[in-house]
Amino acid sequence: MAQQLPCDGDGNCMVCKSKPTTEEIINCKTCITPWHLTCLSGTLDASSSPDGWECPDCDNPIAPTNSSSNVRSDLIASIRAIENDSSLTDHDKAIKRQHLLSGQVAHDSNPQSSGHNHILELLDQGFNCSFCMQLPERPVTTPCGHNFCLKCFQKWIGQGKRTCANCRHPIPSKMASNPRINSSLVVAIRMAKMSKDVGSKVQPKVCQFIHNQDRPNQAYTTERAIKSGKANACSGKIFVTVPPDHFGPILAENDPERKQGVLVGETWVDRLECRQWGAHLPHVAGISGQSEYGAQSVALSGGYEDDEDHGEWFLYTGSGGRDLSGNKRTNKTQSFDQKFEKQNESLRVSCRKGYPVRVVRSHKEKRSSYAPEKGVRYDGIYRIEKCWRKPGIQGFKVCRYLFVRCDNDPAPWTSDDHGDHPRPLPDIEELKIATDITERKGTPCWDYDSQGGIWKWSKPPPESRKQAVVDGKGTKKVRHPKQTKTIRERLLKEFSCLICRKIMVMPLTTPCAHNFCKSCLEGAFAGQTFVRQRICEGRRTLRAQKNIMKCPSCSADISDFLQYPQVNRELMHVIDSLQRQSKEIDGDEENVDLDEETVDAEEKTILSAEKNDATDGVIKDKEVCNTDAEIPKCDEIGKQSPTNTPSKPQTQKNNKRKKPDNDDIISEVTIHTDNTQNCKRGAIDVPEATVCTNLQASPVGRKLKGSDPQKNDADKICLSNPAVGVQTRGKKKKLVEG
DNA sequence: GGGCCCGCAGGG
DNA sequence: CCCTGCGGGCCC
Repeated sequence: MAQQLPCDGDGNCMVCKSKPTTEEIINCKTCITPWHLTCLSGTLDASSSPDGWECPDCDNPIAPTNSSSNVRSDLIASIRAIENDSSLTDHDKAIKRQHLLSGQVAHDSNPQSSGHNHILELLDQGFNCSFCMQLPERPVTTPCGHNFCLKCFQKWIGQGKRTCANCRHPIPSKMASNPRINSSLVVAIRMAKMSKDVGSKVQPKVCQFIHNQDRPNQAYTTERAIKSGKANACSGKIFVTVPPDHFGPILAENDPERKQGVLVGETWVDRLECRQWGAHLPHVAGISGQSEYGAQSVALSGGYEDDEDHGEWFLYTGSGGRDLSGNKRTNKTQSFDQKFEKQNESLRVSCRKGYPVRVVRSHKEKRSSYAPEKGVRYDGIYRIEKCWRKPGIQGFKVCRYLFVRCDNDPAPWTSDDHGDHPRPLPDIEELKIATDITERKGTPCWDYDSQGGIWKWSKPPPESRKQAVVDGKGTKKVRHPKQTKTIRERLLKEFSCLICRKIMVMPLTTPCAHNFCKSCLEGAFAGQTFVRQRICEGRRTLRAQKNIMKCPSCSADISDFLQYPQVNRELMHVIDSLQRQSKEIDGDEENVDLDEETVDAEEKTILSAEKNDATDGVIKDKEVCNTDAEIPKCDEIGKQSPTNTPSKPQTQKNNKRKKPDNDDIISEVTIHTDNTQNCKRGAIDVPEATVCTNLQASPVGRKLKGSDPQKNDADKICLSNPAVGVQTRGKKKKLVEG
């Protein structure tokens, strides 16, 4: 069998040496190590499970697995089906494979898999120490970002091993001899455990959001739904990509599932299934519409006895006028007059504008010959030609609408092979006693094109005010177990980056077990150049030197770590999950706070950077050269006082040194923040080309006043005052707590 | 088949 | 956040 190796710290496959794209990478569910899918194909079958994939290193035959062989063979079959699908490009295949293996399709039909469930998954999968397969006890984190129990780690080291058990990256000797417990991870595990406990105890009451793609294919699939009834289930996945306020037919282009659109005559078992195909979204209400905007669809379900159905045209009754007190959803008895407001008004808007209105008929309409025997059927597009009010059968005034069919396809009850032609309006007897009559003035937006012989938009359809429901978007609230409200507070307390003091984004754990945001730590050293050099003095060659970069928290040398800093993925996932959970529970207010805080902090960083420039009395260049590389302590970063600014004296001192030959430099690495991997916070953005060598002038625009870059020494460190880019996180959807 | 219940979604 | 609402399951 071919050699099995993961990707290295730079993301390069250690087998084929290439750098796989994101789609080509699969992460081990246990150790989170990235592996190149292409180089792994031989092991996928054997070790795939719906819960995630386990790499050859972690795949332990003794380890318990909760996946049934059936599901496993399903997965294998699915992978093969993807591979054999000639209609897919390699890229599409890669995406599908990745989705499949990451459990995003089919196998996870639980619609409530969000929030704390992510943490449960982490606890159940990716968090375990790869030695004992348990949650890490006294966790230690390697520079490559993998977590182990202290004891397991020490045992491993005791066996003489000096590489990471997961990714085979070298373990620094200092860490081998004195591994530090990662206290943030301890807290993360504890909080995740707490979250697990709380989640299992408390009654469902709080609204969280679930994504459309996480919803069930059918609305009757959750345990709770089965228990309490389909009507009480959350609705299923929306299969079409039209926005909820879409007018007119649902076309093939909005039907990624079947690529045919919603066809006239299509029938669903009930309103919930009808909703899934976008024909009529409300699952109780008969009118889908917005009073200022128009109505998109109506359902004929026999809810109002005044309805009068003639197939190609019908008289529809507005909603309201009924007493729904006492937890009722419907009530056959009218108790007051209907008015042209809310949904009734939306129908009047559609009447005035001549918008196309989708019509569905339900089997529950017993008095109509045109209603289907079973289920709910899409009957096509109608237009509202007139509306008015009149006293209803029960004596109270009702809103009335004359719907006339205008669809390009024949109605389900005709044997015609063509759709509707414009027809004269029927003679409506009740108009004689009608009040508040509204008739359309001007040409309707949806009209018959006699040249083309089809119904179509004669004017552009109204612009949607909502977002289409597509994968990853279209979130709906759903009830979830209540959690404590202290999560965010604890997150801030326990998972603050030691530099920016905010909840860490893409946390890095240094070998000295301190945690920082990737961007903050890289930003702190941005532009600094690792220079290893030999200095030739006459015939003597001094030994290679390198710069020392100190941990902002404890001053330990982390220069080696900084060359290949690895994000602590487990920690990151838990923080992300807890944050998401906290936001979902605590609501939008805190998101706003966070956003403002973030912006504030970033602005402060910029201001303080500018202030530093000014207070030094000279316009310092973007880089300040300093041989001894005195890295400011964490709380000094971003607000350095002039006195501890690594600067002039040292620069002068440096300038006294002999300028070495360019050839003397044998290696140099510039720290820069990687924009592609950068966290959402994006606190500090450093141009990649911020390299400063002895012979190069300042990399950033402004000139160093009073100093000549040419005079700088080779082994200096260029402390860049980086170009600062501020990027705020996008506003989150508003969350509502029930 | 009618009464009752109540989750859910969406408008405002 | 409150109100509305042409559902759907269950019980009688």
